Amino acid sequence: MPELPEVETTLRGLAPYLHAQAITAVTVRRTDLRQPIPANLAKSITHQTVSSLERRSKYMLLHLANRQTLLIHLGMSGRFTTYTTPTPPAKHTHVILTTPKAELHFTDPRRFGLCLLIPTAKLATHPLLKHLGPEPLSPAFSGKTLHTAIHTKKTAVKPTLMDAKVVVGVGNIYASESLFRSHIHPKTPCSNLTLKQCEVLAGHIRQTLTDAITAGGSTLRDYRHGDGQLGYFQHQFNVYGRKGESCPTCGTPIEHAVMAQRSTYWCPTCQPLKANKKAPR
DNA sequence: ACCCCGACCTGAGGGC
DNA sequence: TGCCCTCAGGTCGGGG
Repeated sequence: MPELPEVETTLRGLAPYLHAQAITAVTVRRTDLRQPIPANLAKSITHQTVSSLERRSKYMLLHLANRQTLLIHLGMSGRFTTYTTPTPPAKHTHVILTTPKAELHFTDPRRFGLCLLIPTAKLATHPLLKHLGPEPLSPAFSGKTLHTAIHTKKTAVKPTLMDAKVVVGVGNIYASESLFRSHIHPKTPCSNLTLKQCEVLAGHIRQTLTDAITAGGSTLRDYRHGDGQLGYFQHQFNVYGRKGESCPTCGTPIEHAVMAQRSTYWCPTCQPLKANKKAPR
């Protein structure tokens, strides 16, 4: 469900209920997520104060006053729902954090998500985080860094954009959308992309993610914000999920293929696949 | 060292 | 109504 904009939107929605708040109670209803929820979680974080909240890649990091960090990943189907009055858990609600302001229910039907506790000082070297590439919205990511990271690769650009070592936070939807805006065919070999194209692409990745955050993320299936509000960016999809529909730019039917086992969409007119590598210069 | 693929899960939706 | 199949926004570890 969530790519970077949805995680960012979720975290911003949680902040008013968590920042500088004490966790007064913790309920763990089921521990077998992608990795087990630690058995001592409730004991370790109850009565702790959330000193700050941070997003790294698609991980939400709740830094606690006791120098531990609660790391949460929403996987494919995870979400947080905020209630200001006590509310019975839903079927797949695995963790409930209670603060003086609200109950925060972490729900994840497919259980691809994570809820771990890590010493804050060890975050940078944690196996889940240490190999992550640059944040797409930070100055560490640019056309130049993108070109450097991928120009020797012969693989197709689309699945490469979803490689967290290249850039984090770009999932299946926004990979297709960014390539459409950049007029780059998803099957273009990375080694065929010029520095100029990488600059255009990096700019559109940044802009697409920023636009999605502004729109409150995308609402697919049952994703919604903690307060129940819907995101609206899905109405701005140009190609994702629109196989056979008209390209909003030129009217050509949108094409679809599975690449690296993920659905991929593009406009064959706006995103022509160039057979030959451009002459280096 | 790289890349691809299956696996991890449940639920929704379409076809029959 | 209901069964069965396919598909879904992420990530990791193993095998080629």
